[in-house]
Amino acid sequence: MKLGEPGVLPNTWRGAIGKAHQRVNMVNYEKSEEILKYLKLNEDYNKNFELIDCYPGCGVWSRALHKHLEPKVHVMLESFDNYYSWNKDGYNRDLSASKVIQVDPYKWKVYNLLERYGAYKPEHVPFNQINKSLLYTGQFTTAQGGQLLSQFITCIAYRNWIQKFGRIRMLLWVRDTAAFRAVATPEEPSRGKLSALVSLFADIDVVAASDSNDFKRQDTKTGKFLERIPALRNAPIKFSVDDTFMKGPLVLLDVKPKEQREWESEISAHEMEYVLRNLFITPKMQLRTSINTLGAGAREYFESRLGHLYDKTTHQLTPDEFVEIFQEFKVWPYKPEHLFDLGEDDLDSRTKRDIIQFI
Amino acid sequence: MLPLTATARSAVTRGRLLKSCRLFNSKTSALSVAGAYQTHSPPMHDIPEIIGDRSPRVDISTNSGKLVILTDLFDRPTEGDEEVDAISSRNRYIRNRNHVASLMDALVTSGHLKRADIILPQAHEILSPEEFALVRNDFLQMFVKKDLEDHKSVSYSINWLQSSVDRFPGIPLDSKSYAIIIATACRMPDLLRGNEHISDLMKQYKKQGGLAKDILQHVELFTFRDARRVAMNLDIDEEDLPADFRTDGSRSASPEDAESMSGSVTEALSKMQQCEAQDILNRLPPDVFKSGFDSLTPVDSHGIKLLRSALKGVAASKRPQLPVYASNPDADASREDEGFLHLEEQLSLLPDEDQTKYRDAFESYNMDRQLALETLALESARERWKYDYEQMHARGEVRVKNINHYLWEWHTAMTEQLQEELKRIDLLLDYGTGKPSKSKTRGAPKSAVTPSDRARMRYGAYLKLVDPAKLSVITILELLKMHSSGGGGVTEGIRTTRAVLNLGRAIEMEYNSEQLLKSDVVQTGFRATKSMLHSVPEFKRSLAVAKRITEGKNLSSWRPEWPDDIKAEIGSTLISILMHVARITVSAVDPVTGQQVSAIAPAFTHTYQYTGGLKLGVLKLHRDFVNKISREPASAMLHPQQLPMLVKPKPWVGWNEGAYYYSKTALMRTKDSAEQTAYIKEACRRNDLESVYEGLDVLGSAAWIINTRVFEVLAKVWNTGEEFLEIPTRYEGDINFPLEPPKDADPAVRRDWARVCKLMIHERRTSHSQRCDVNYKLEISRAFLGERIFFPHNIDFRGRAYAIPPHLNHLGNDMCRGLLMFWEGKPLGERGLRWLKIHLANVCGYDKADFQSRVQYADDKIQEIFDSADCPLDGRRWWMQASDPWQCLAACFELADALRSPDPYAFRSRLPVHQDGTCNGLQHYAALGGDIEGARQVNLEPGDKPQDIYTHVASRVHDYVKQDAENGHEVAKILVGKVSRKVVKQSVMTNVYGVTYIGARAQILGQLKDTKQIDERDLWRCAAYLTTLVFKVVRNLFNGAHLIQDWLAECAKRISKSVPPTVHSDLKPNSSMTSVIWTTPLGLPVVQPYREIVRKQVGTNLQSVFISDPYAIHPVNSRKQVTAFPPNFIHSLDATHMLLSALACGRNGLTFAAVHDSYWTHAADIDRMNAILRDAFIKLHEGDLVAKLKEEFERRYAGYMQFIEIDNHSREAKRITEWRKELRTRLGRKVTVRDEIEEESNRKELLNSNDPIKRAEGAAMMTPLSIIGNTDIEELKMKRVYTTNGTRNAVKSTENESGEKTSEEIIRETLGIPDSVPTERQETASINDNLEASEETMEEHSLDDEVDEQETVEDTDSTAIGSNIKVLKMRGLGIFYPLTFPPVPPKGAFDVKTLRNSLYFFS
DNA sequence: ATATTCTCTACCGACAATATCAATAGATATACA
DNA sequence: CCAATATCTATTGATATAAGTAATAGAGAATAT
Repeated sequence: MKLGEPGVLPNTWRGAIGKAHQRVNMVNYEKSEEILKYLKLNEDYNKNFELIDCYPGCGVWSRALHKHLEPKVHVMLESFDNYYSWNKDGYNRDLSASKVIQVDPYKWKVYNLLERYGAYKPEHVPFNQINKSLLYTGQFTTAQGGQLLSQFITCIAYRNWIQKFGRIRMLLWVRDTAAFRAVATPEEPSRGKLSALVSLFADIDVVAASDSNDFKRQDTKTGKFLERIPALRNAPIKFSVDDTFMKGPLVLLDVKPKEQREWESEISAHEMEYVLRNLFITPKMQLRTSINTLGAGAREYFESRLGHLYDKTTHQLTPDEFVEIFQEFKVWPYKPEHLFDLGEDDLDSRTKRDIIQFI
Repeated sequence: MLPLTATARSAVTRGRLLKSCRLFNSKTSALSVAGAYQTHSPPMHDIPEIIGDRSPRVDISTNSGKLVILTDLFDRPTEGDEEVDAISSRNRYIRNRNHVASLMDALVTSGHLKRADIILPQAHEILSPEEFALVRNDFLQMFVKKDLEDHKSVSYSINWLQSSVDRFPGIPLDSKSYAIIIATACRMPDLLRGNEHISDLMKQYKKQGGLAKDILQHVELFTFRDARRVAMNLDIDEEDLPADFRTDGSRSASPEDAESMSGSVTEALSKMQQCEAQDILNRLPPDVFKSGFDSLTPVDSHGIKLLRSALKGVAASKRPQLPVYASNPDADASREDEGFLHLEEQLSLLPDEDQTKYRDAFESYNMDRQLALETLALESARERWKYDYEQMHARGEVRVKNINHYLWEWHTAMTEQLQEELKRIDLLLDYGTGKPSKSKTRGAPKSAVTPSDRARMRYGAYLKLVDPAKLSVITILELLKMHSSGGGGVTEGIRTTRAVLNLGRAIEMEYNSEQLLKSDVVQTGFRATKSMLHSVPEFKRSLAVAKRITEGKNLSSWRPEWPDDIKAEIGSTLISILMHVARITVSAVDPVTGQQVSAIAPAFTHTYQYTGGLKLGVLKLHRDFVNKISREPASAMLHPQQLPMLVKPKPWVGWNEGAYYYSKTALMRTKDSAEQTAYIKEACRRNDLESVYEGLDVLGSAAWIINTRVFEVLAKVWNTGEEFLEIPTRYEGDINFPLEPPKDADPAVRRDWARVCKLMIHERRTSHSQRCDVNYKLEISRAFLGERIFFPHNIDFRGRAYAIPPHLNHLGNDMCRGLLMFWEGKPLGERGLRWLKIHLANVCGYDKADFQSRVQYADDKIQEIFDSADCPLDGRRWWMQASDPWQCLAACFELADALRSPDPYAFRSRLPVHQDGTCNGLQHYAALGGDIEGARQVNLEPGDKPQDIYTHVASRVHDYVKQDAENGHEVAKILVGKVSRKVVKQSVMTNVYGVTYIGARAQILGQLKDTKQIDERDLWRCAAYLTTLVFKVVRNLFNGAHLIQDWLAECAKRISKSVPPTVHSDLKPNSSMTSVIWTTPLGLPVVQPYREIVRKQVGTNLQSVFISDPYAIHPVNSRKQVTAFPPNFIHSLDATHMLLSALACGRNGLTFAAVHDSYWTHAADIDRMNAILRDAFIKLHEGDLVAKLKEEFERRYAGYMQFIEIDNHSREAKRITEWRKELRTRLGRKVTVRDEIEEESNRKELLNSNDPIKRAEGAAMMTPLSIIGNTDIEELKMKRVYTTNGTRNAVKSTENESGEKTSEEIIRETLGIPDSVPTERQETASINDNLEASEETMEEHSLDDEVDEQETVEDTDSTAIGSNIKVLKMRGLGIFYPLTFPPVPPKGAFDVKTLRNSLYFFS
């Protein structure tokens, strides 16, 4: 059974989908199996684990995953009506130990509730090993996918959200536009704050990606990163647009959180975010210059401590070097009184009052 | 040459002010957008005389044939672009005429002639021949001066001149070019060579066809003696000499005199001016104090002292101020502060002669001080810093530096650094180019010129125009000012863009002021000459010079505005230098050792913020310094530009002539819109704005004084540092943030924590800003205590008047208003006392009752009033509960004084008493529409007591609510009894401004929330429901107003989507260039500036900034044009009303001040003012303004084409479609808008031709218009089709979770968990718990209500007006059709004259 | 040419995103110690 | 002196950036089909 062909999913969906129409879905079952085989997931995850499966959408990936690994709990979170019933009462109705819940996995609160009500009950596993009792996957293929990816990575840094249970591996379907930011290494053109954070806290692999040739001829910009970014271009597994519903560029990322290192306990992720955010504003400037955005007098103060890095640009800094900077920043007596980014504060008086009351 | 403007001014005595101003005549420069305007002359509307027999006629007829219509605005940019392209130079940073002209000016003025010479060819290409001739002469003048200095000869100049003819073909040397060199040749030490040069040049000039006498016409260049010499040398007849150089027998100038005049006229005259100043100094005090005004002495006559003490500069006799305000100034100071006022009061006891003498002396004295204030304030600030610095060092207190100490350090360091910078710039400008350097590599040499050096070559010349020390002071003051006045939308710090541009602008202003001052020297010199050299011919000559220079100034020294990118570069350079040198000592706790450590840190930091994912550059001031600022008084941080004035502002005479004497101020605050500027200049040129000028002059001539007692109370309160009324607490130390949640806390928790923290920062920052603001206000008040001050005014683009000095003026908040009262006192009289009481009631918020009750109110509260007046802070503090507490306090003082004086009626009251329009916007609408019901609601119709529209709307809304509630409407039930005036007020008010349903609902929601009477979960529905009701009620009540509003909007829509008859560039189909323009009854052209903003990045020292090119004209933002037009039109009317009233008040001798729709005068004059303002309103509205507006539109947009859609099934539409196809094949390409319009204009041309063949040809021609022919266009137009129920939302919004169920519901359901709430809920104990809990309960509730809502909403159609009737829009065939306007809505029966008897119209 | 989606939501006083890179056009020196 | 070219620079236009979407509803403009 192959979805995406006319008739399998009613065409009327297109008009009725609303925002969900942006969601690109993997709908080739065989391809999904191929990917799963390549990942050799069954070595780590066999039956005795729980699967959180966001935006199953057409449900093909979910089905393949389920069949391949047979999780003891398979929670599908699907907010969109049609997709929801498609999975619940249709295509995936027969999956054992599965629940399709019509909630939006975009919302943090959902996870709290799911945990509270025991939809999944993962073990807490120490941070020296991957937590194999829980696997997280989802098709975050709307424009917000990038945001979610970014936040998921941040969650690894904080070890909060589902990452509080241990190092939870995540298989994330995202668009090329989201993927390419996450996979860059130092000195690569797309190196930025996100990829720096990724390289500090996770091992990330591009498992599969759309074939860039499918997007070449279009004059639109869609999918051009598939071509431009080597990591995507050289993905181990390629698939065609015809393998997707809503025909868009798609990338599967395999995110494995790194083990917890000693320095993590000293440094607040809040500080790391601050440092990264500010340094990456001028990625091509030498640290000598860019470090000044960290606060008044930063250059002079850090000269003696980080001077050996001053000739490097932010763009060139390696994870270890970032850690070095974090550590020095941590003990800087003159750091700014707060590290918040005050942008986007159109707080009107009402909200203000509410929050003030709350304090 | 135009006749002098402003000569026909009214009887307002301006004495010498006026005289001097006439010299500043406004001339539209030849370079402004050429005014190819059309003048039609429809019948004049005969407007009867306005107000009072003393009033000369004021023409308020809009359409009396004097519309300013500029049609060629759009041509220029196109041409300009082509020119720029033609230059094809790598140095293309010279982009436009403004740029090249200002750059030339800068280079020439700063003496970098070599560089200027390099730029000159580009100027030649970009500028018009006239412009270039001016620029070249400026260059020449400096060149020849240098030539003479360096070589004692002018031969280089002559060579240059010769070559110039070849270099710049098409631009012949004019008489001035020759005059410049000849005049200089006269000063060559080698007289013989000089004479040779002179005759050579003369010959050459004659060969060119010039007349010798033309050369001598440039009297400003020649001294008397030189002119004679030239004349003699060349055998010029006496008769051919300009009158100024003729010897007509009275010549008695000694050679010494003449000698003293040689050299630059300016220098000589400036010498004289000094003489005069000295003379004044010597002469003045005895004159002034003759009649025993000894108490004047402490404020000496040398303006600077006042300035210093005023700005807290050095007063040698005074000890440095403690860092707090002396809340009770010592007796001496107090006497000094009040000095002028007491004197003024006692003046009446003196003989007339002495009074006049005193007054003259006082004016003259203040004039001097005004000069000092405007020109020396920067030095004064610097002196103050220095003084503090030295004092601290003398006392050895250098451990804790105060602000001024730092500022002095920064200043000295910065000045030094700047000098380095300027040296480098000198080198670059003089040798940076044309010096080939060698290199081994192929290609261009790796020159030593770095990118930053290249930047220096761009902005360097500008930087050199102002003294480094001044640059530094301005930089510091400007940054501090911006820091305290909120950084432009950023919570912390200042937007870099704003900072660099403002600073650049400040430097430019300073330069312009200096230049102005230089030319003014000539004028003052003229005055001196007058008194000193009566019989000398030199005097006559100098008169001519002064006249020539001042008149010519506008022409010859076209001092073009510096381009924004230059401003940005200058600003950023200065800021980077300051950032580099400005350091402070900071201390902190080392997080490792726990020790207190301290270090030197930069005071300013450059960082970035992300807003919505976009970067935003921000400059931050170190928090330790910020704390200092909020602790110490603003003392020497006062920005000296645009302070209140000590003398009556210079009367307005031109678009940038008026207000301050020594700096240019724009009449209109334009929004970087070339169009606006062009129109205002043109209107000024045509003397259309006399009435506007005069109105503003009246506002500016209101003399004010600081209310000392209010000031004292305020100062006392301020010093406590505690919260008081709107003054927030003084915070110090770090913000006490809530504890950061544990690392593994939920992201939502973390987000909420961050929000709370950010909010606290925001709060802190806001209160700091507010305190700074109060600080500035206090400081200005303090500086001007006891002084007679004036607020010069200018207008916004709609004509509304604003006081120019920021911070403290009567348009400010309650506190500002409380601090100010009129300088002049007027005996109250019986009516005055009554009005005073009413005023008191008004400021207490008791303003909705009839007058008698308000008087009664004041009488009833008399004990409280006395108590407040006697012990404002230690008593019962009754005044603090007033709605305008500070003004209430002032009123208490005044009333108490009056009542306690022996004869209250004779009490000279200074308190301004207000008369406010009751919902002024609606008043105008009602008058426009002749809307009887509306007129009654806003007190246009006489009544026993004031109508309060807000209360009325509230009660009508409430009626509906009750009715609906009875019918079982659930939401209505909730709201019964809760619809207060306050809830609806804002929305009713903003309705005039075209608030949308969404906006109004948000307002009502906020108000409802404030009442706290309504459950959170119901708020939204209630607000939505109420909003529809309010809209309904308001629309019913002011139906006439809304018809007009709609009509205005429709006109704006058509205009903003229309295209002019001649389209010069291919437009994108949907972009039009036409903005809505109209003329107010006073002749002010109003141009709506809303256009698409196009900004570019410009690199600067700090960062790249994003700025727009103000000279580019972009497509209009038609949406904004439409939505803003109705309110803007109404505001242009209320502005007119105000200015008319001001005019009349001025002419009737009343002191008049206004805050848009609140008119102020002395209590005693309120009755007269009331009559005047009513008359003015009647006169304004007597004609049918809407009809006139339509007429104007029809004339202004005659020939414009509008884009309309016609029914595409019509016969005409089909034919047009075919015609277009045809045209397409004919042209062989796509048909553009331009093609079609060209076709049409071709047809018109043919039709209008005299040649019958052509006419026939035209008649035979087919265009869409000919196809439509006489068919009624209204018939063809697409009709709006109304259908019930839009299908639009039916499909939408399925992405949401099904129904309104909460996530929790769904999860429980899906997981099959029973509804019983599990007990393990407390597991996440953190700050989040509360939040989450409340969120959940909210959702549960909304779930409960859901069923009800669906039912009720469905079947209550009584309120849902039109909500399920949707306009179904169908696309028609778009064609261009001559722009027409809909018929004006019929006018109602209300006669505006009846308001003459309406007591509460303004009250 | 028609349908869908995107945007914006009250006026004025009081305008503002930035870093980096690729492509391109224009200028200028080149062959010596 | 010229021509050709290599190299350098300024200018312009494109693109990415951060990271909760708390809600509401209707018109008009922009963009996609």
